[in-house]
Amino acid sequence: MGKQGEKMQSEVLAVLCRHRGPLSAYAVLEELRQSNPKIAPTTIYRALTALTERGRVHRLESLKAFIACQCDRHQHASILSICGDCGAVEESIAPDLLKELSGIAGKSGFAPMRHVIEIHGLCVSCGTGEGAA
Amino acid sequence: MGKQGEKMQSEVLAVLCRHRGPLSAYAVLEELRQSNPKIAPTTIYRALTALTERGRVHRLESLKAFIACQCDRHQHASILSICGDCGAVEESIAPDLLKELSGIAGKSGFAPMRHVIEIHGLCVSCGTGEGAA
DNA sequence: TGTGTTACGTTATATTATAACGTAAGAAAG
DNA sequence: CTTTCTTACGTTATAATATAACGTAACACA
Repeated sequence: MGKQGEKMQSEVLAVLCRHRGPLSAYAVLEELRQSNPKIAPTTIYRALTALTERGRVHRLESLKAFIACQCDRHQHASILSICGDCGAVEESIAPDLLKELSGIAGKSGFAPMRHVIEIHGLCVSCGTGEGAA
Repeated sequence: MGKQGEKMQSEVLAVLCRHRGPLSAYAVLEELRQSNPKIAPTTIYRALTALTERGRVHRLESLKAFIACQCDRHQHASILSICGDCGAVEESIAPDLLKELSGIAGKSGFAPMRHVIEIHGLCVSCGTGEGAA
């Protein structure tokens, strides 16, 4: 590490970590603009792309949002459970299941490279009949 | 069936079926505008939403695109394999795997309602070293 | 200190998606 | 058949998300 681009990436990551939930790229932008008003979307997207490639951040495709990786040192293919009520996101890992999934997709010769697995539903707090949040 | 909204939905579905691959909402719009220049994005999105709810169309979240459901009479939770080279999308169903997935997400009390499973990789034609386009 | 690479700043624009509101078409009841 | 209700549509406008292009500055490495 210590390469170029570290600074912006760590600032973006810090913002995502402070909020414990998903943020849109523009929400991150807003926040960083408070200390540096000149930042442009491009810069944020660059940092987010790099962080995503490094596995430090996940992109929630179905929400158009980003969240800091909740697992230590996890590189690929997490399962993201998204509460439709309070917005909480929980991350799970299941290597066996990923293998199965790859097997199913691969049965016709398909070679999997990246998995997007997002589950929308209700978290335990919201599902029991109480509005949490 | 036979309810209101059928016509627009069937036109949109027809477009998606003609192309065998994913199309953006605006691509569908372009195409339908050739016969009816006055159509607006709103209309297309309305139809796409309805079709998606009815399970006739899948939204590829990670591509911001839509594709006609390839299975007969399939309502929910397909596995979509997306070739990053030629763009082909193949649909699989694996109820067992979905149950497992729900189980994993649900281990902390999460109640799954909708699954988004998209696998990016290379299809058999593109993976063997030949550009199949 | 020179040289190459990489991310950044900046500007502009493309792409995707929704809000709001009046209207017209179709369904259901009388 | 006509009234009434619902629902999707047309229309306008705009919001939200994302990328292109290009010059520059910072850093790495020799």
